[in-house]
Amino acid sequence: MTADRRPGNPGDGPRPHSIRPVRKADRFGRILELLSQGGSVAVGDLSAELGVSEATIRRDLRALDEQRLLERAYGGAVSQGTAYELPVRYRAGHARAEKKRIARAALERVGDGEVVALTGGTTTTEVGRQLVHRSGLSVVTNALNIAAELAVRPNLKLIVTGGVARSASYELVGPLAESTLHGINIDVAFVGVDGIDRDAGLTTQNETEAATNRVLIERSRRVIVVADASKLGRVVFASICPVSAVTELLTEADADPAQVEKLRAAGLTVTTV
Amino acid sequence: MTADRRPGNPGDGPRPHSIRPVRKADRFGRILELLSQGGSVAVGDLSAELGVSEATIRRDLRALDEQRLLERAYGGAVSQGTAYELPVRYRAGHARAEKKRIARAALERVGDGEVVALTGGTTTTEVGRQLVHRSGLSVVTNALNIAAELAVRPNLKLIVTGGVARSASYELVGPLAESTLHGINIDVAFVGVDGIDRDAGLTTQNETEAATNRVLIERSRRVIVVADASKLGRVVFASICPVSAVTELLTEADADPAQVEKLRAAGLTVTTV
DNA sequence: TCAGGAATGCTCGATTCTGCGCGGTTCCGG
DNA sequence: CCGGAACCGCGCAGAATCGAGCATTCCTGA
Repeated sequence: MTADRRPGNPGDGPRPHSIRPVRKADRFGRILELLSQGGSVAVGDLSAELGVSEATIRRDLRALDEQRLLERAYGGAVSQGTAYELPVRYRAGHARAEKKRIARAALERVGDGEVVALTGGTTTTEVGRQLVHRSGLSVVTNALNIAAELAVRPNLKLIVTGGVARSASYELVGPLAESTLHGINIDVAFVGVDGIDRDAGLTTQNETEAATNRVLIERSRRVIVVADASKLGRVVFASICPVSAVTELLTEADADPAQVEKLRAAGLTVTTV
Repeated sequence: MTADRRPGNPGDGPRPHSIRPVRKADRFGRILELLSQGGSVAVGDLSAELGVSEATIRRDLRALDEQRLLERAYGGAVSQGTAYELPVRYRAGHARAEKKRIARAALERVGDGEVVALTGGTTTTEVGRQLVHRSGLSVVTNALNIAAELAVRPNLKLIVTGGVARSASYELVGPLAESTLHGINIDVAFVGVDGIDRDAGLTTQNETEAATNRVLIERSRRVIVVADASKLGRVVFASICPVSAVTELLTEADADPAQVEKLRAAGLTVTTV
């Protein structure tokens, strides 16, 4: 099977066939992603999945092991830390057209010179990327990945909350984050959630994250939830706040009409883009 | 030959198709757009896509890398924040080996389970990279770049101070940062400075940064300054604290002996590596 | 019209990545 | 306890990629 070095097998990864990924740099991300999903990976499987020889996979695993990003095991590797829930990881590189549309709509809700807050999440990250096209804004965030992206932009003021970093979501949470937020007044907050439901309100996987997001919402005059269609009607572990605390919901055009109607009936403004 | 001012080659170029080359200003935007779609881009594909040579693409990528808008990788580039250290920075040049030696010496000054603080700076960033080889540590930092690198490490606890981000140095500073630090007790702080002098003490270019670093030092039981040889005897604008507040100075072996002697005479422990 | 600077393409030696084979090590069933 | 099979690390060689220097082309302003 040495001849077939193409990764494109029927039914394998969701490869956008427009641009070929950078071989080595991309493999590292894929390996870590697969690892966070399954908890362990095998050399043979990675070789088949990524279309490179097993020798190369071993070299990759050794490099990642030296960086303490995984732990080498006979025949493959196992995940290093114990904490893994949702591999939010960088797969946001998919920057789907939907999220971008939502982000652009979000931009229209921001007035000149306002103080904007962003929680963690792939959709809010996209909102952050769009914000760089505006000037004179202040951006408050507890998401490290958003902060890192916006730090280089001199045209907006970036305020980062303190706190303990959660490696799964890149969010800064905990009492330190909340006390930072207490000294801040926010005009409009864009909130990413794992679920929004008429009765259960906004929910997310982690209870500490929920508490921090709750404080952020309390400090904001307007609260806009950005969520793709899969989040509507969904309820997960930790409760953030009821929908009555939300000003508006921005979601995709192909969201379930029944769910949209339920939320509207509860008095929430729902906009689909 | 005034009539034939046609400099362009109508079609004799070695180009496969009649693609109009994309000029420089547009290329940057296109590259970043493709990067945001796929998470990574290859030099060869960009060359074909934009109708310019690979050499030009490499020059573009280097420029974008210097602006921190992407990260260069072998064979192409990946979007910022997703690189895993391995592609060694050539930006730091030869100085990196020196910084690495200092960082390794710094590692020996950290006990198991201690709370370590890092201010901003290239040397402290290198210390942060070395810290991942230890487990059970807590790391406090006000440097966004360090936080972003350590956020993916599950083997240590990362605490980020709040504050306003300075785009020049990636540091979080201001009253928010200082109030975050007031709730924290630090075992050992590694401090990067722009100058250290027997009489003027520790100095840095920005006064807000100096104030924040001063608070961080006050909260630390041990204070270790990490600085390359060029910083010794140097005095810049903003004062952080006197040398009496410092536990130890870690610097290069080829530091000016006269400066080292002056600092030692003032009672400071100076170690060269 | 002309000159100079910026941008681009090309060549070349050096570096990095990758696949393959070899010998040693680890795992597993009997 | 033992033998086969799978797995590992290492070194080598070919291929891909890189950075730098130089020639050519394009652009701008005097």
